[in-house]
Amino acid sequence: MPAVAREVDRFQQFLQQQGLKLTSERTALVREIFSTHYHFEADELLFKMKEKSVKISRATVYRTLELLVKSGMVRRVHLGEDHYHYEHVSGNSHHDHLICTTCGGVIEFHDEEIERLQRAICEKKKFTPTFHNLQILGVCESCTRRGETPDAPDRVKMIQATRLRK
Amino acid sequence: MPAVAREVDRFQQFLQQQGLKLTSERTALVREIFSTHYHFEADELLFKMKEKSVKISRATVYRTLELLVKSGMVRRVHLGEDHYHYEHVSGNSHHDHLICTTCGGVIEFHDEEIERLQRAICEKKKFTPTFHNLQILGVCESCTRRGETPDAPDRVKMIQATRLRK
DNA sequence: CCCTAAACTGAGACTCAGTCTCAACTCGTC
DNA sequence: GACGAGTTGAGACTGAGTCTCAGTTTAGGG
Repeated sequence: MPAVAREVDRFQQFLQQQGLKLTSERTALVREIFSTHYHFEADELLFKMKEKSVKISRATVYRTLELLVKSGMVRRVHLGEDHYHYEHVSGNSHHDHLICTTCGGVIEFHDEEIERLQRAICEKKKFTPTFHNLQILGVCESCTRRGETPDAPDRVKMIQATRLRK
Repeated sequence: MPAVAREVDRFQQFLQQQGLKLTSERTALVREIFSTHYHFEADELLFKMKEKSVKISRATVYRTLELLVKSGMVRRVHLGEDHYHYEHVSGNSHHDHLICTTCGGVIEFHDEEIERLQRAICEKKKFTPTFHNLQILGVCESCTRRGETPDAPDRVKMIQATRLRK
């Protein structure tokens, strides 16, 4: 899997620059993150590693995520109304999110015109932007078709059931 | 202060509709919220009530905030990268936020063109939006002038020092 | 190839926002 | 004024995330 190896390399380079070390734990985490797609939570990651019998502590997971965020390889996002989610930033550049409050699904989008207007506003307010975050909450196409009402807790419960602490 | 009284009234009406009761605690909280401006945290509110020697428990503060959110009088927002913040929705309609990562200041803005583009995207993706949330993080004008670098922890520490638990 | 300093790790204690429980206490309606 | 539904406070609890510290690993100079 050359794509994943390239990411490990990228991280390695970042670490070296900072005088930090590439450990087996960090490698394993980067591999896991970049071989799955889209968004994940810290606890999910912890759980997956445990599933694979790779022993990595909660602290290390959080520490590694912090480093990945610093390196720009991973982004921290608020999806919906909860704790943090993370998403990896491989080739795929900036995008924003449509979040379905029924099924929890996430649709990414990018609109250069919106970006441009945001820059214009910052200029007008003499504000120097470093990052932004646009989420639109609502109901996705397939949930609308199934006549779902917003706020179905099913998926949330499912996720919680698979979560394993300690 | 007729404006605040009007808000209490509005809440009263909402409660009645739901078969709920207006208590002295709820009145006190609504008064506090609508007499201060802009954004606040749940703990801040708790602390302010304690300062005024109005005895209201943590649980009641959270419960009342939930009701206010349901009634549409208060909105829950993510400002920066932390826990929840709340803002009241009196006359002032929807807006988004520029958040200064140096001083913690918040500038509100509204741009109808951005709103329109968002609706267009939802339509294209057949997504039914219910709410959205746009934050732009960066450095505000006065912090830029003071040559501040992002991420000054001063204000955060200050807030934490004034916070009082239990 | 080995040594060493600096960096890293895991276990678990800790924090902090937010939720839950339950007995005691209102509110508002009859 | 009495009653039942709704509300409250105290404090236990939860869950995400952070911190600590003793023991372990890495990298790179010799």
